[in-house]
Amino acid sequence: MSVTLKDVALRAGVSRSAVSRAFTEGASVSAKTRAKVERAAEELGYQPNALASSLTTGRTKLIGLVSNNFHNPVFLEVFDKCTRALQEKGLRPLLVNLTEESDPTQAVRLLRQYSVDGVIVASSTLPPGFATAFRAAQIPVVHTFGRLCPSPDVHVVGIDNIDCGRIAARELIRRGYRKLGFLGGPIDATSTEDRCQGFRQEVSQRRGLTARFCFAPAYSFQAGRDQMAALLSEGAAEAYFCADDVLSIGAMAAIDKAGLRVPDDIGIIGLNDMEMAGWDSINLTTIRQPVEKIIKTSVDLIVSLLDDTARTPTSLAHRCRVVTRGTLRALKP
Amino acid sequence: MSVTLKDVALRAGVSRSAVSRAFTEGASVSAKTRAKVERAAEELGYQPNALASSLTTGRTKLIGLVSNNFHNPVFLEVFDKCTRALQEKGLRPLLVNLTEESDPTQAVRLLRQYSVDGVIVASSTLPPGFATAFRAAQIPVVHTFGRLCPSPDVHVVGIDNIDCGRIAARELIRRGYRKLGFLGGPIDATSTEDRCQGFRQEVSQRRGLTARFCFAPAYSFQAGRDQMAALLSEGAAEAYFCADDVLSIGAMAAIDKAGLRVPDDIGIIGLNDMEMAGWDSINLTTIRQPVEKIIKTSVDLIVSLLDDTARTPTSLAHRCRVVTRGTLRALKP
DNA sequence: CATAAATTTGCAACCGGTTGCAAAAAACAA
DNA sequence: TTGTTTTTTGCAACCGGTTGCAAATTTATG
Repeated sequence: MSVTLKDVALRAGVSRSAVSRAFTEGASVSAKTRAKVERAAEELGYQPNALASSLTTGRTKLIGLVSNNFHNPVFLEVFDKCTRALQEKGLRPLLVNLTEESDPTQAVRLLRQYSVDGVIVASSTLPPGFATAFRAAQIPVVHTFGRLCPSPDVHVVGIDNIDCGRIAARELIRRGYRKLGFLGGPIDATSTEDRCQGFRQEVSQRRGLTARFCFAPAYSFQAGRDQMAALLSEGAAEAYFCADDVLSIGAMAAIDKAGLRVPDDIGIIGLNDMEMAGWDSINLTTIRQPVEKIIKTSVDLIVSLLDDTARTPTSLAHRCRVVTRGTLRALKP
Repeated sequence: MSVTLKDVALRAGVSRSAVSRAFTEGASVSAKTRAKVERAAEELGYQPNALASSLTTGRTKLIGLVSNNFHNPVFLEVFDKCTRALQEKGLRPLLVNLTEESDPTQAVRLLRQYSVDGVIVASSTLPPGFATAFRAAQIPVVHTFGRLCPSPDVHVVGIDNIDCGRIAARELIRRGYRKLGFLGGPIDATSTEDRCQGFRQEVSQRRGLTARFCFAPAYSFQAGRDQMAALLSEGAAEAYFCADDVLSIGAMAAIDKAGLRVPDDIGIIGLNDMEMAGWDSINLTTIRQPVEKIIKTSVDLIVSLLDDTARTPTSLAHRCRVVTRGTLRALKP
């Protein structure tokens, strides 16, 4: 069927080891042998079998890319950045779609069967125990967009969601809003919990403010719209921190439908700054999460973990900042 | 390090073959041995190594998922559907991001090294020769969203883009537009070529119509906006068929910015019907491409190709239909 | 109960590579 | 030239599984 080491060896008139060495960086081969081998390989169209070699080297160069979020457009950016960063390092992403699955057992088993060298768990909604399961199975793992924590069980790269909650609250307050609202995603998502907590903290430190909290079942357009529709019918706040851009867009749709206007009647600030937040028809004021940097850090980290498996887990937080567009009212002069 | 077949065999007091057979569907093992093996495996936490077994079985259950489109939100749906469909069949997607790469050689080499069982090329902009390169390398391949053709070189699953062009033209004409425009993506993308051709054909069959054609450098918001801005400055048509939803949204942004309104001043019909086309703030009339079905067909096809490599390539076209929303003017009563 | 047929089992070779080790070849020194 | 050191090479064992085959066991038959 396919051309193997043996075929090349035969054709080049050398041993199998010689061929193997000719294809191994820094191995001991004379220039002459290498030339012979390369010639024969060329003629036969030989490609070394990465999986066979992984058997002895213990490295597959496969990295599990695990996510449960295939609906939020920001994750397309994540996949794009992530696959490219991995490819640049000579690693191959094995994609695992966790939709409708929150138990790590399956995923761990699967990725162990394929002997992945490491795993990137990209999700802000999975519980911390998820990534931990990989570590328990001796697989290097980075939890990207996970919850920060001073001494985490696994490496975490992401943003300080609590701080984002505070930033959002401050931004709303700064613009003179007094009746505030928080519209989160799934109530048990770590990112929503933290953003909520920070928001609440900041609000409770000031006087004369009210804040109400509610949660949508998903970080999705529909969920945001439905939730906001419900809020409007029971009397809404002056401005909302929606814990995600897509959620914000959904919320704005409901506001529009109710005959109200953003930002004149209700202010909105989102989180993520995905590409379409900047589209003219959306023009969302939001908190920018530096996705590119986060991914780059994650990939660099997983690469370094391949050689140094035992490294003590750390949390790496990236700064977020407000991107001002058109969904909050202007500052009082 | 990790638990192997030998360890289990030792513990269960049977031969390695017995263990292998206990883990192989339909192999010849007695219930008693199987029980012993399963017990031992359980106790040791044994997982068979899929890659090692692939060496002898010749099957890795890896499927290359190749795309060059990590910017169009519709592809998030594609990746979601595709990974899920593959997972359901017990296959694992190995993701290859082709951005900034249009030469198949690299990708073919990579996927050959990893002995993928098959490849799904998901792109409407790659030239047909791309998928062909996999076939030439003896790898079963399906070109999803590729160009249809009566007797193609590789299996193609997608839509009849020429027909979509006609459908779009008919829809515009039906609504009384007479000065028509076509706004395509990259001029050398097969999908754009075909949509353009169909549109042109349909227009040329009628009297009293004019049509102008132009092309954006990418299927992206920016490209659509810039292109439409240019069109507006030189006098635009009454209605446009934008060969993609994101392109449409960009075009609408430009129209809005110019102080014109959709559909009152200019009509727009897109193509894809990605999720956000239905969002209230966008509300795009568009031609729906049945992504879910297309993916399902593609995966089923690649699965069947695994057993029957030599099957003659076919084109499978899925029907598209207009989804009427708010970006074309009402029908004349 | 003996014997034939069917089932289960282990041996050993193999899948496509890598690698430690000792022998062979080449390069260097005297 | 010979002896020594360095480099290159092939052998053979191994990575973690699978599988054809013959032997061993179990089950069925008379």
